[in-house]
Amino acid sequence: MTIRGELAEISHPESVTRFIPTGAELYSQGEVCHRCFVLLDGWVALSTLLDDGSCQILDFTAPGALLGFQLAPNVPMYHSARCLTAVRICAYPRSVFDKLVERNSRLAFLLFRQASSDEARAHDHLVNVSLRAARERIAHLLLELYVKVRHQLPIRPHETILLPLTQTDIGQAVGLTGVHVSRTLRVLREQGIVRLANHMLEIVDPIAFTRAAGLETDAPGNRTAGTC
Amino acid sequence: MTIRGELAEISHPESVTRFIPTGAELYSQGEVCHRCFVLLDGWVALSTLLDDGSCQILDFTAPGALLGFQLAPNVPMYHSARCLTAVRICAYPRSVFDKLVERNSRLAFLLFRQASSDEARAHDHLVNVSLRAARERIAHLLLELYVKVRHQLPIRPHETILLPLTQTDIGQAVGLTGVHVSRTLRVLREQGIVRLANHMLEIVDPIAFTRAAGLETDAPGNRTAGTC
DNA sequence: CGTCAGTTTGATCGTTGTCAATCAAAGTGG
DNA sequence: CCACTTTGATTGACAACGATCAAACTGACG
Repeated sequence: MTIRGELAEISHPESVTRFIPTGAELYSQGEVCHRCFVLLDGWVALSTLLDDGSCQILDFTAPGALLGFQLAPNVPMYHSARCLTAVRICAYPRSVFDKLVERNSRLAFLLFRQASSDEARAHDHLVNVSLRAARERIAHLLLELYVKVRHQLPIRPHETILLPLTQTDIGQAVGLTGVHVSRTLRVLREQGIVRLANHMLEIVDPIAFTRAAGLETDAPGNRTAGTC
Repeated sequence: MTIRGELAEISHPESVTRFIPTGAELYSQGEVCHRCFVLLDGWVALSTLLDDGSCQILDFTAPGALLGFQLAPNVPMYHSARCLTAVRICAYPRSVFDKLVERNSRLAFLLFRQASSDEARAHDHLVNVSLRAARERIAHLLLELYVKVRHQLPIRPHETILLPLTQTDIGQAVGLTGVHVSRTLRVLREQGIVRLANHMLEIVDPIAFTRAAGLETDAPGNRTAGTC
């Protein structure tokens, strides 16, 4: 069961399905968010802005995710949610949602499930940004997004997905400048590994690609657990 | 109410309180974890090891945290939990814990609460590693740890806490080499900001310190929410 | 007293950021 | 339909931050 499904069953009269245009923000960092949103369709980026103007994209969300729900109500959001494409969402007033969670223990568990997988993904991003070089970082992000769309690793050559990200977006997600993302993508393109243009991502060589992303694909389950 | 409290009320016969020595691992990356642990006392580091041997510390846990619980049972852990000090824990067999969660909806909500704050902290670490320079990164981590111990920002000069981390640990947490951590700590020491030695952290100048950590302390609530 | 883990310091190298100019594509308004 | 602006991508030259390698040093502990 999904969060969306659980909420749909209740089909609360105060819930509203809406369309949001590209570039708009569902909520902004620093403001209290009085609604939460279930993303039905489109791409949303969650990002944090620092005082010096630099920006970190924390995550890209796929349809089905719950957005704008922070544990403590009436506390300013620590990040913004910006629509990368036109987006369809279902909005619930925070007060209504709180009551639903209180009454419905299955919903509490689903929230835990999402928070838990969000946490694991955040850890993955941390490892990516902290430990890998530019080429691997970018490949890793692209692979993550590919899997998010297709629900499986790329297998055949030249498989393609729609990916509405600018190179600056990619840079803000993996901690590089747009300039360096451009350089690195050129290398990956010239090596016949991936090609990113006009919002299309083409995995030219899946094996080289997953290798570049830092996934050892030789034999599954061969992780050594050595001391750290 | 805390997770520990909720579990204590149940006081299940199969739960066991134990002591674990410094350096031991509660569980290791790559292995399936059949117990979960409530940390009662001591410091534990969660870390991920990459195939090339590099290591990222994901988080440092404070007493009260639940460790070793992954959503899907019988799936290998993606990180290890290593004791930085001698540690006191209470262990619950995973099967028992699962049943408790099923029956107790308050517990599910507490799990959500922990996962949610873990996620926020992971995002904070991501921003730290991705956007800040060495000096700020280290200061930010030390401030986070200070607050974790003292439950408040440092105010008076020369306040001191116990901090059982090696400089290599710090490096693995913020994505720097131990060598560079040493250099950077020297600068912070020479500037009269912080002093770290023999597992003691002394905040010499709290104002300069919080500034170095990237917290703008001038006036609270002045965050501009500008587009990103 | 010797060993070992952890820290410190120096020299050098490489990856990535910064600054700047150019270019292409897509809007936008006359 | 055509200037004009805007946004994003590309490339080059150069600087800087942090990694790497190596050596010496410290303190704890057997």
